[in-house]
Amino acid sequence: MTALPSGLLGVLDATSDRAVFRQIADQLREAIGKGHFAEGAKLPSESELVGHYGVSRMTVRNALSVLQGEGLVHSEHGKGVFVRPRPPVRRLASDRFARHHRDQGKSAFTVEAEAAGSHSQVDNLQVREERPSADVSARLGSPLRVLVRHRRYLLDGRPVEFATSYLPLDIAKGTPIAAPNPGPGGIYARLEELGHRLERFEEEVRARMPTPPEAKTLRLAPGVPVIRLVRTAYDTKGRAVEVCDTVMAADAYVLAYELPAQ
Amino acid sequence: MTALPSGLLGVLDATSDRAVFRQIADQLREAIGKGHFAEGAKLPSESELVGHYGVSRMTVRNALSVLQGEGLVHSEHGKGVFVRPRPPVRRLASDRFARHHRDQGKSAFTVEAEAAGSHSQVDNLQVREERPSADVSARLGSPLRVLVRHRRYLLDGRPVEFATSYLPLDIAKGTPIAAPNPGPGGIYARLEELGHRLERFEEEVRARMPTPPEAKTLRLAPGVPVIRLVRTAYDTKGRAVEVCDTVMAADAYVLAYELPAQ
DNA sequence: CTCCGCTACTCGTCTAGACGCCCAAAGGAG
DNA sequence: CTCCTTTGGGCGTCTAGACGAGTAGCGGAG
Repeated sequence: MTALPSGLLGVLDATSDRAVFRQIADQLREAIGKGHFAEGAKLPSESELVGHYGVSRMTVRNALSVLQGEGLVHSEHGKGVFVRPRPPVRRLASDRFARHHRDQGKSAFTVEAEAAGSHSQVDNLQVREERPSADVSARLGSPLRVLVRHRRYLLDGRPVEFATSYLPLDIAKGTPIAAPNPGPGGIYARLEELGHRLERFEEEVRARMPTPPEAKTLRLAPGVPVIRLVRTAYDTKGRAVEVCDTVMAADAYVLAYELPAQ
Repeated sequence: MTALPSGLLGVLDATSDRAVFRQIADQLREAIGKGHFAEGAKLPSESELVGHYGVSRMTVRNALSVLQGEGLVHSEHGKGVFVRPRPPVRRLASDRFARHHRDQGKSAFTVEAEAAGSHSQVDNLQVREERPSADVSARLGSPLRVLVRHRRYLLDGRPVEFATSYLPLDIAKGTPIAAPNPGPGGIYARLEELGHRLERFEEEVRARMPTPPEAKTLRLAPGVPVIRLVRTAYDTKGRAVEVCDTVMAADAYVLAYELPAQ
């Protein structure tokens, strides 16, 4: 319970209607915003804040939990509370599935990662067959059964997204698509080899807080939402040949799209 | 502190490593997921949960705050804790700025809302001139000054997004674009009348937790992220003529994009 | 010098209680 | 019957303390 280094933090306004823990959170937020605590820097410990403000520890913890919920800070057991660093973001361009990106040896994720000088990894790969959910079924034109491909992507050791692909079984069964590693260019290259020349993709983007299993899979800090991206691929005959349901750590991505004005 | 209506909630596992408040949160989450508490339904009161589980009130509140952070429930002072209803989502199609949508009397937002049978409103309109930020300046080709248009959109009385547009002053000054109401078709229609025929848009999509002012402006419940959409409009000469920075309530939107496979 | 254990500090969890304000319903005054 | 007050239940805030567990550094044993 040492004294605070300096006058970075002010005093409480006893006459204010604003709850004490909110005032403390406000002051910390402002100090972080002003750069008094840099990214990754350690905030004063709970004891120090208790001493500085003359409040009980639960009040301080309440203030810190507000900032945690905003995604501004994260705590590490036994070490302290730190300003959450902004991780490098991966920019997903809308032409990332263009054919010329595919005519190479590797998957889109790997190519992009290596171009950015990052190390990429894919794990937790599962391939199975099942009956589609109502939503997937509707998007794929009501196939009886679908091939399901599930995998998780890591960038420099950090999990950043996981994705589940669904393909009608009559298209995918007995092809390399049903293999754990579908080969160079990924399943879109295989689909084209199988005569399903791709014409367009539809993508739906949502954002929400992660479920506990999602937070665990992506090792998400509190206060980090996920982006859910559902992509449907259509071939030149207008048939939906794949649905890909992706959950991404929102702090790791920015999605870029290009729209014609028509 | 009456008894709980039935066996919807189980008992605690004293041998588990999992913290008591997490176990309580788990049980409530599961009960909600199973539909035992419908959307909008009231959860057992804190007192009831204290009585049911035999723990202190802070532990129960801790459990409820977990669910609140996940966006599953929200509390109302003096009334109770309720399962957060999923509001109707507005689907933004990628052709929403197509010219044929614009050749009407109203703004895109209004047209869409009325088509869906909703009541739309625009408020908090501000128009001013200022020096652009570094980011806006880079996107717009380093104009000295920009026209700034700021407004908030409401759907059936609920604020769902607010947006700030930036236009180079040499384009917008002295035109209807600088007026509070730019007229039918919005500023894109005015830009085209001024000879800036629009060719394409670039959109960048991010998601994060709201800042406190954003949460206030959009009246966001805890646990609801925002989608930030930055759109740049280019004319046929390749010049960036507008940047629009939008913050949307993530629970009110799904963004739809169509990508050609090329 | 190296390794290990102690210790101080950190956050995590939980208790038991207090007071305040908000809300809704019951009940009395008019 | 209407209106207002009362009252109980609900969440919001805060206190003071306890114990547990992870971390890191110091210092002594070997």
